[in-house]
Amino acid sequence: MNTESPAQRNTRQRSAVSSVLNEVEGFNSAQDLHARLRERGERVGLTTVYRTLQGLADAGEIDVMRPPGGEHLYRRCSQGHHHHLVCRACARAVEVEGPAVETWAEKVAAQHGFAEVSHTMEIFGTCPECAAKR
Amino acid sequence: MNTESPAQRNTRQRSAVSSVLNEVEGFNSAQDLHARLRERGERVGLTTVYRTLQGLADAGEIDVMRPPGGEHLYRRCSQGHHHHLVCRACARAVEVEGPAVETWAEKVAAQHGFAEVSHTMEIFGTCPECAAKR
DNA sequence: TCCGACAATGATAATGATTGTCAAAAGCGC
DNA sequence: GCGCTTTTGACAATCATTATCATTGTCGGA
Repeated sequence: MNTESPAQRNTRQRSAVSSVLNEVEGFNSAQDLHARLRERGERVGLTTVYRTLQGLADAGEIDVMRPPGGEHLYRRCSQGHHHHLVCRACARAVEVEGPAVETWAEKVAAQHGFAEVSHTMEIFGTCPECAAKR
Repeated sequence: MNTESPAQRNTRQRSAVSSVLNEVEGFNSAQDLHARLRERGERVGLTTVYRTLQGLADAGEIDVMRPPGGEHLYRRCSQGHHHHLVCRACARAVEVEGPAVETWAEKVAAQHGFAEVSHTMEIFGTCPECAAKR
């Protein structure tokens, strides 16, 4: 058993999914991405889209957000760890960084003896545009 | 139109749900709580449990967590806003406070002009006990 | 105390995203 | 090119949550 990942094959579908993720902006649901692929003429099964996204998420290549709405949203993000400021109304998302938060999370976890720490954080609000509309 | 909540009625079911929440520890799913109510002999419909929990959550009286597992978990928490440090393996949860995080979240949101800000944060890790078992 | 309006309940069906299944179809090392 | 293995994908299954809607229980006023 080795720590490499030799059993990873390059397939048309996998790069297709990866490719759409590069083109779209913001967060998209799995079903959304699947629809986009079909429009492009790429034949990819919905099941595969789910699997691929899950894989990418595990590998840390994409970000997953679980909004109160229900569906999981995926997005190709800048490499570094960061968080999101999401508009409740229009779903526009802004990437924000918070070194302080990272440090804090790790410190707190350490205090309690927790290891392999990760964390998720989403900030919800109403963006200026949507606030103005009301 | 007033800011009071006059159209809120006290029902047996509502206090039953509230009561179980006081007795249990840690997070429980809606279905879990429903099962507990039945054991106690309280006849409360599953639908009502969901509705009541939602109401309490909206009112800020209970906390909702959405772990990657799928179900929503509810818990009566200390009043103040706080976050959770959850063990990946045994689901043990520790309440933690982070004034710095609150401030940071609001600051960031304000910088982008966002209003009515709220946020969610969960820290996941492996607690000392579970880490030792492996 | 009684009454009537209306919120609340709850059994059941519906929803809908995600996961499981498994035979068929590609990749990759040789 | 060959064969072993992973991957794919159509479809069924799962399962928490929500919608429906007729019935029931509350509560404020008469």
